[in-house]
Amino acid sequence: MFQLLRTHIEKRVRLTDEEFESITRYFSVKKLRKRQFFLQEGNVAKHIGFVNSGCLRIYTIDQKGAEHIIQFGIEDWWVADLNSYLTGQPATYNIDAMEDSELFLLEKTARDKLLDSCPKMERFFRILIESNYVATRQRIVDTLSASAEERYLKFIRTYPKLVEQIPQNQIASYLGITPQSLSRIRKELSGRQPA
Amino acid sequence: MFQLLRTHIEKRVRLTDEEFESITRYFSVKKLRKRQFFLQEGNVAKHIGFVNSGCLRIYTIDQKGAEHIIQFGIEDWWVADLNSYLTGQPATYNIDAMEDSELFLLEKTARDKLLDSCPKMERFFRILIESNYVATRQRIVDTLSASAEERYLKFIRTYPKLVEQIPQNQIASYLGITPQSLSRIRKELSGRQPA
DNA sequence: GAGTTTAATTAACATATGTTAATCTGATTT
DNA sequence: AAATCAGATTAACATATGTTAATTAAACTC
Repeated sequence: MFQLLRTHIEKRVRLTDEEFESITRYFSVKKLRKRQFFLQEGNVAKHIGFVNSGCLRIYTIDQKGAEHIIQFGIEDWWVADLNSYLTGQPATYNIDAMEDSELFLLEKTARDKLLDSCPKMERFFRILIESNYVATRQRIVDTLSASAEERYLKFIRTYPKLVEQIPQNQIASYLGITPQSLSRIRKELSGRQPA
Repeated sequence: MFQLLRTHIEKRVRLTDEEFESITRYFSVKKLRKRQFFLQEGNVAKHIGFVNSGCLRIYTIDQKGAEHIIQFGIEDWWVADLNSYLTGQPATYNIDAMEDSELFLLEKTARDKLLDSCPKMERFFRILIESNYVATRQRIVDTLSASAEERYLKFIRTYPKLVEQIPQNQIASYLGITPQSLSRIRKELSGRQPA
C-alpha cells in the first residue's frame, strides 16, 4: 500500500518498521478521477499530497485566461499550494488530475503533530524541500536564459516519460509558450534532426 | 553583533539566550569588499552565508557570456549555491558583493552538527526554506506569465529599496532582459505615467 | 456511428524583445 | 585636467514568439 512512500522517505532518513507504521497513520488515501480538482484557486489548501500513482498539474490562470503550468506531479512527487497550506491564505494555484490518480494526503494539523512527535520527519521535510528549492531555482535559470526551443529540448531530456504521457498543449503551458509556438518549434526541429 | 541574525531566527523559532549563544559559535564572520567573490562557478560551496549588511548577487553566465541574476542577497537574507553546498558538486552559480558587505558563514559540517544537536535549528531551516521555496515558485509564475514591463513594475513594487541601490543593468539581468530593453520600457512608462 | 468537443497543425500578420552600434553622462584613475 | 571606464540612452534593424483564424485529426458522448 504505502511501499512507494516508504522508499521515498527512506531515501532521506532511515525508519524502523514501527516508525513507518506510525507515520502512515497521519496520512489518508484519496483517489482522483481524470480532470478532478485536488485544489481550486481561492480555497484554502488543507492538505499536501504525495502522488502514489497517476499525474497531476499545478497551474495558475492569468488575467487573460491563459493557464500556466508551474509543475507536473507524477508518481513519487508531492503536490501542494505550499503557501496556502502553510499560511491559511486562499490558494493562488489550481491542482487537478491529468489522469486517474491516487494520493496520500497529509492534513495541516496532522503534519504539525507528525513534525513534533517525529524529528526524523522534520528532517525528512527539510531535506525534501531543500532539493525542491534547488530544482525550482534551476528552472528560473532555464526560463531566463534559454530560448523556447532550448527549454523544450531540455524538457524532453528531463522528462522523457511525461512527453509521451501528456498532451503537447500542456507542455507548451509548462514552457511558457503557446501551443502554436511549440508546434512550430517541433516542425523546425524535425526538419533539422530527422528521426 | 548577531542581533539581526537572532531576530531573523526568532521569527521562526523561540530561543533562550543560552541556545542562541551556542548557535552563534557555529558561525564565522566574513567581510567582503565591493566586487569581491563569495563563490565562483566551478568551486565547491563550503558555506552558506547570512547577509548581515550590504548586498550580494547570485548569478550564472550562459554560453554567450550573458549574466543572469537569480537572486539578490540583501540584509536579512541568505546567499548560497545550495546544490553545491548540499551535494559537494562544483557550483554552477557565482556569488559576489555589489557593495561592501558583512556575512555570517555557516560551514557544511558545522551546520550538520548544529542540525543534529539542536532540533530547533532543524525546524528553523525547514521553515526558512519552505518560504524561500514559495517565493521562488512565485517568481516562476511571474516569469512565465508577465511581460518584461509587468515584471519591472512588480520588481519596483516588491523591492523599492533595491531600485535605488543598484544599477539598472543589474535589474535588467534579474528580469531576464537586456539593459537596452529595460531602458526602452522605462521610457515608455515615463511617457504614460508622468512623474 | 453521427455528432461534438479537444488537440495539433499551418499560415499570415503583429508585437515584444534582442542585436548592433553610436552617443552621452558621470565616476574613477592617473 | 586628461584620460579612461562603466552605465544609460537612443535608433535602426532582426528575430522569436504571440495572435488570429482556418483546417485537420483524434477522442469522447449520445
